[in-house]
Amino acid sequence: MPELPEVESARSVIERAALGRRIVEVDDSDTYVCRPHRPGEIRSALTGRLLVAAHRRGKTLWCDTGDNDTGDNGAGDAPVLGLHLGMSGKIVIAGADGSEVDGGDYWEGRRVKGDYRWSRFALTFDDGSRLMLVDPRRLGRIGLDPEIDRLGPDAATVTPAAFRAAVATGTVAVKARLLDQHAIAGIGNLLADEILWRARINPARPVDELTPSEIDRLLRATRRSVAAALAHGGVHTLTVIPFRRPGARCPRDHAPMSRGKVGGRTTWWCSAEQPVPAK
DNA sequence: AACAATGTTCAGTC
DNA sequence: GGACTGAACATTGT
Repeated sequence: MPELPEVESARSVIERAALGRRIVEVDDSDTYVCRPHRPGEIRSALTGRLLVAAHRRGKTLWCDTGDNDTGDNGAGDAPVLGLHLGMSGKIVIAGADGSEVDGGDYWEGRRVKGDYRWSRFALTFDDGSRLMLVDPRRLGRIGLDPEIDRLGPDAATVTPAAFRAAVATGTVAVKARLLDQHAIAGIGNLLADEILWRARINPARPVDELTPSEIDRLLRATRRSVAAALAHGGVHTLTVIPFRRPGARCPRDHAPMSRGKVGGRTTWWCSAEQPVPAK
């Protein structure tokens, strides 16, 4: 589910429904999701504190914590809670009575409201409300003090210079580079297909063979795709995503959609508009 | 029933 | 070091 737009939705859920209350209980018992922390480590660090801010870079979320009594507002050595939604994670806030207060507007998908069977991590606040990571596949990750510096610039705000620098090194396939979170942060498998389709560039093209004008198209397509997904409710609302299926035809020119594997992920592209260049 | 799935990391190879 | 592959994680939907 989550790529940059969905993670931004999760960030906003935390911001509007979980800041400013005291943490009275922490369930960090899932040793896989909370790795490499030992059970109780995250609980010890967070119990008694407040979430004071929710941030995002790429697909990584983190919350600053503070303490009303000491006036510590998340500066200095205050513990920072890192959250990653993995492939199937979702941030959900439940009220004191267990009813779902906020699960975000994006990717409601198949999940039924109030279904917390797959809660893998939870904070309980002093008013009885809870913040949960609901994650059936358990590929999400929770930890203290995440290393956000290792991520590339956020795809929603990357500058043209930084984008060109990130794309134009090495020889990897352009889609693999778009998916590289250390190069540019936030683009996932679906967003990458949409961006390359909009830019009319074959996903397998080596980055060192892209012309300056192609890199410009790629940048414009990235900005527009990310902005559209943020504005319209997630990556599923993008144009070419519904046509990533057998037998589909390109919504622009009706040529057959092709399928392959690039960067280790299933990749769809327009057979006519995104040709593999003849060598 | 087999297969793929919006992600990341690690081990192994060339 | 860079690029590539496969495995691992656990469950669901087609």
